[in-house]
Order: sequence, then C-alpha cells, then structure tokens
Amino acid sequence: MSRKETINWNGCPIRYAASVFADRWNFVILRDVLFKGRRYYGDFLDAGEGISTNILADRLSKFEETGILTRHQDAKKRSRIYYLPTPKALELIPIFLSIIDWAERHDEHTEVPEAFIQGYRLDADKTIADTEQLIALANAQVTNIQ
Amino acid sequence: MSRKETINWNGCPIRYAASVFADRWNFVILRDVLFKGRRYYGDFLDAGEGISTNILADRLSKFEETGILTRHQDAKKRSRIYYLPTPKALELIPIFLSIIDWAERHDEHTEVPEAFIQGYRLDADKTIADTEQLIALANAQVTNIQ
DNA sequence: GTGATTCACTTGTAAAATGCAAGTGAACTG
DNA sequence: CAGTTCACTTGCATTTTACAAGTGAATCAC
Repeated sequence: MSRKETINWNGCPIRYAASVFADRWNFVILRDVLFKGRRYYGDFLDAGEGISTNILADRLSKFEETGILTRHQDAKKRSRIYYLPTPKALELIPIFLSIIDWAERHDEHTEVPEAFIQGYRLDADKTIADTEQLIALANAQVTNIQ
Repeated sequence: MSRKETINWNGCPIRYAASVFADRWNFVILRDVLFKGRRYYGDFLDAGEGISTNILADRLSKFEETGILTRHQDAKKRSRIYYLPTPKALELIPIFLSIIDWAERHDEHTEVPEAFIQGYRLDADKTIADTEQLIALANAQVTNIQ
C-alpha cells in the first residue's frame, strides 16, 4: 500500500540534481567529459563501458536539454559531432572530485592514482583548477584553436 | 542498476559510486537519511515523493548490501524497522552538500534556504560538522539513547 | 564520378526495471 | 482474541534498457 501525499519535487536540490544526472550512464559520460577529455560521439561509444548507441544518443540529447553539453559539428569533417561541456557542467567538477574521494576510500579495488587523490586531499581547489585546465585543453583540441 | 554485474569496472571510482547510489530513488533516500532525519521504513514512504513499496524495499536492501545503511528493529515495537547510516554513508555528506550547492545555482525554482547555502559557502567544513551532529541526534532518537 | 566507408544516429524487439494495487504474515493494541 | 499496524512481497501492466540491425548524410579512395 503506498500512502501518497502531495508530490512536490519542486525546489528540492537533490531531486533537481537527480533529474539531471542521477543515472549510471550519465555518471560515465560526465566522467568522460570532465576527466578523460572525450568529446566525440564515437569516443563515448568506444570507452569500453558498453553503452548502447540509443542510450548514448538519448543521454546526450538530454544533457543538451538540461544545459550540460552543447552539440557541434567538426569543422574539417562535418559528419563528426562533438560535445562541449557548458559552465554548468564545469561546476560539477567539485561534486565529481568529491565522489572520487569517497569511492577511493570505500572501493577496495580502486585504481585512483595515489598522487592524484593525495593532491586533492591536500588542496582541493588546486585540483579543481587543474581539472578545468585539462578540460579547456580538450575543448581547444576539438575546436581547432591554435 | 540491479543487474548482477560486479565485475570489470576496473577500479573506476565514478563507476563504483554509480553502482552504489546513481539512481533517482537512491538520491532521495540518502537525502532523507542525511538531511531529514528519516529512519523508519514508513518515513521514507510518507515522504511525499511517491516511491513504491517494492522499489523502496529493493533500494533499502541494496544499501544494506553496499554498507550504506544498517537495518534494525525498534526496541519498543519490534514490528517497526529503522535504518541507520553507516560511516560510509556519513562520508557522502560532502558529496551531497556539493550537489545542493550546484543545484542551488542552477535550478531557478530552488528552495534551498538562503542562510543554509551561504553558511555552506563560507565554511563548508562547519556545515559538514553540523550535518553530522543532526544525523547523530536523529540516530539517538530512534535508538532511544538517553 | 562512383562505390565503399565512416559517422551519428534511428528503429525494432526482447528482456529487464518500474509503478501500481493488492496480499501476507508477524507483531501489537483494545 | 479480533482488529489494526507494519514492513514488506506478489502479480501484472507499463516503461526503460540492451542488443542488433538498419539508415542517410558526408567523406574517402581510386
């Protein structure tokens, strides 16, 4: 028996976040964008995680709708499509670093590099800034800025 | 989420975290445990989010398996069941505060109290400690510690 | 120029997860 | 001891996902 009350999800920050990215494939895609420099549709497929093409297309278009990613055509080969993180996506970095920190402490099979996590624990702001730098580099590569 | 694949995530922390809590109902349950003092099975149902009894039971038992919650009988009324957060769950507090911070900035309908979020931005560690205190109080209430 | 290939999806369908309503049994209450 | 509370479980319809196979536009090879 479900005892239902008025459903009011409005304004709850956790519910809002859940609606944007609380899903295992969303986690993987955001990891790829924020930490692995992946930008092309094909990059996400080949990441070895086994995401299906229809699910990937679905998640990418939802990330467009929610303002996390923007979709672009490659300048030199227009059939290639890349996705860039928005500022709203960059602001997820602290969340994901915090998740990495937590997982490193609780997953006995973790492969988080020792130096990385120690650097983060010593100076989180620096790790955030470094991550932003790497993201900017990855963006520059696909947008062919010289 | 509930597929029996425990293998080949290669120690990736984001994948690990995804396997433990990347799901909308998991987000809601953890919010209830960490910030709203909910402990009883019935509390989660009556939270107004509309979770079904079978899904709630499924998620609670998975949180037991993953070491996030522990299940207990109420001392005075043994048919009542409560769930307590483990240290592993408490260590999720920084993640969830970070999520609240992000959502507050991007959800135009946010209802995060101004004072709360400003306090967090001024001194995150204090907000984490305060949250731990409130959790300890909520735990003490159901365990009847005097 | 044309046929093959790359690329980013879309479509079809079976399997799995979810949502909803009802049921169950143990524990408590009057 | 009959009725109620409680924490689930069960059955079933709907929705979502996974997997495989297209599709059509763009590019490449010759």
